[in-house]
Amino acid sequence: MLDERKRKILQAIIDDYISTAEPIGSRTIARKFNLGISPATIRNEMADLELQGYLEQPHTSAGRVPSPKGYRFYVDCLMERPEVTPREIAIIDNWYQTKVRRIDEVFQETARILSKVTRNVSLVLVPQAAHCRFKYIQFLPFDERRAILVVVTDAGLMENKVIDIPQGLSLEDLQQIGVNMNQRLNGLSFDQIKTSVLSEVKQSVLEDPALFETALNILRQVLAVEKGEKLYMGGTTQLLSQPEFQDIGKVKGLLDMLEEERLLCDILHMHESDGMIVTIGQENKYSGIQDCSMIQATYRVEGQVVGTVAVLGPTRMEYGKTISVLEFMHRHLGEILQKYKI
Amino acid sequence: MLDERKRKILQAIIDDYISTAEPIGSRTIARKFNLGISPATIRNEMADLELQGYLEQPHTSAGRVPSPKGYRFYVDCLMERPEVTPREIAIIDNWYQTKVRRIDEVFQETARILSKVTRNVSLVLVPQAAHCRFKYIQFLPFDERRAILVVVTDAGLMENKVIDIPQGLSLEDLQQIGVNMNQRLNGLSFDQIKTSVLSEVKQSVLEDPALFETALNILRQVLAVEKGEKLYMGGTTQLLSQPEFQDIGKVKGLLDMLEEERLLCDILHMHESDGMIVTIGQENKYSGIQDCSMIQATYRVEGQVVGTVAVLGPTRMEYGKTISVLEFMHRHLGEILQKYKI
DNA sequence: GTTAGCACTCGGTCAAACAGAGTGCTAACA
DNA sequence: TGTTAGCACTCTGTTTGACCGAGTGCTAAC
Repeated sequence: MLDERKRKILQAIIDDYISTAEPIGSRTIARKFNLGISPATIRNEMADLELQGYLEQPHTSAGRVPSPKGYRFYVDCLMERPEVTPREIAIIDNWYQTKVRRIDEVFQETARILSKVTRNVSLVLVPQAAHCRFKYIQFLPFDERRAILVVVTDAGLMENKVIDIPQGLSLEDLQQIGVNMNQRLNGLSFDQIKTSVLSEVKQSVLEDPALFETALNILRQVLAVEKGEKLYMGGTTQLLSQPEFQDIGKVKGLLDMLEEERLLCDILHMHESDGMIVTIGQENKYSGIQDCSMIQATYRVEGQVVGTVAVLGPTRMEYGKTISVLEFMHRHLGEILQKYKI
Repeated sequence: MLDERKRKILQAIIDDYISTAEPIGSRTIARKFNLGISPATIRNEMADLELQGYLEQPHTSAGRVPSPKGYRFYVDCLMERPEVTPREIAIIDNWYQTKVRRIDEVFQETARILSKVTRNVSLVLVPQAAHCRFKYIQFLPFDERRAILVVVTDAGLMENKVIDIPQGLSLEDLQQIGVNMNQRLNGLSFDQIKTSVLSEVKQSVLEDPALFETALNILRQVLAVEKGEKLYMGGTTQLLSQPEFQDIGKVKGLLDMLEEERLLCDILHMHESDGMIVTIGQENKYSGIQDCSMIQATYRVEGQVVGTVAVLGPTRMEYGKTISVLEFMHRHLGEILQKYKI
């Protein structure tokens, strides 16, 4: 549908626009890229491309800029995928080695690095449930009335919480309940616990009916602890460097949105298929980011969602490069998470 | 040194400038505040005030704006301290009740509320060490080679970490070390542990010399866990609404700075005396915030720093109101922290 | 000591002029 | 028939100058 020459021209225009953020005219193309044709010819082709919807003109006698359709075609068919440079690899390696000690720091630093290397906002969404399996719970003493509930998973200690010891029970009672629950739940994923096992446990584990309600409550607390997902973010100020966000009002809108953790999670959840997903401008359902593009990758292990990593930037984004980096980071992340697993 | 009338005028100018952010002229003052004198008289007084350094003129034939010295005098002698409104109190109460479950959430939400109510950036610095005492450490099983080290304080579970079990030891050995250490350290503050007890423990606790190095390392790890302070921040985007931060470059500089946790901690540490401290513009040592003012309060319990709460905004800040809110929040915070203490 | 009056200064705004970049069209060329 | 050179035209951003309004400082009168 687009002949070789039109593709070349379209690619040249988008490449140039991505790096300059300026509308680009036929003359400039002829000068910068030696396609072996004159500006006049390029003009004709550009007129065609505009007619077909790949380009737009901000106004008569301005150069052209890519349209959403243009970007889409660019991402699907045209763009090159530059390698991650050794320099960048070195930065990434080094960063992880010096900074990371606990598992949540892995994600935090991933977000940081990602925004640093891509020069855009990065998001790392980690469903607490999926990337690990239940090992055991334990009740640690706190004071007469309270205990600390600790949930240990194969990824380390996940969450903890001071809970009130129910009326009429002792710490030892609680611990006994814990032992029973552990036998039952050990090695299961949290999804499994939530969906199928819960009701079963209710009945079989508790010989003592007096403890029934208590155990139920505790289970609820465990699952409440578990359901949260954590969102790590990096590089929000990168937005301010982009020429398309020189308008303070616009920036404020976006930054305010980025503080709404819930909303961001929802947006990330919209595209949870496998592999790399590029959402361009108005393709985004949420209007607040309709002049942004998002590249996200959701990774699974054995069908379980392990995490979503995303980069958010202006539609004029270095798609190819960003995707390369994202893929590299994914592999890297995998290796690092290995260390924290069984 | 300033007669009553000059004070009235200065106060009027600063009050007005704080709310409008516009240079203000003699005519406007005469109109808005009925001081019973004519613009011409006010002009004369303003000329005096400028001569004495309390006011500045952006250019000839503009109105006056407060100088740093003017702000300083305003804060020390002139400003009123409006009460926190019942409406605001309701917001605050409600917020805490619905949101807060764990102790770190108390601080997080404090930062959020503070920025919401003052419409400025808020900072809450919590030295992990000081606001709690050591209760015990415990080693939980993880796998063959590793254990989870848990540090419990009177404020709840403080920190945890997956550690390698040293060569030649078993989990039980570790736990035995833990028991010994707990006997020794129970009830002490972390400062005490660090300064005096550490060396003593080395010698007395360990009957088995083979465990010496190991125990030492573990103690180091505990103290490493403990030394960090946490900084909670809220309302960074509020800056963008201020007329003095319409310049993207300026905003970016500030926001970038706000991401440097270390730097912020240092700045907050500079003024750790008791009570409320107002630092205006160039009084700030760090140049990045020299057109900002900071109001901070460091609270102690029995000589120990419990936390620092601060608000950062443009020099044109509602000092009186902010201070009132800060004080109110302090009292409130005290009550809430009670619940989480012994 | 206070006030009215007046000349003066300076920034912000508006409109007109202008330069620059780019287009579309036409006609010539290979 | 596809490509190119030439040219008139269009549109934006910037500069220039005029003008208005807000505010001042000074002087003289009250």
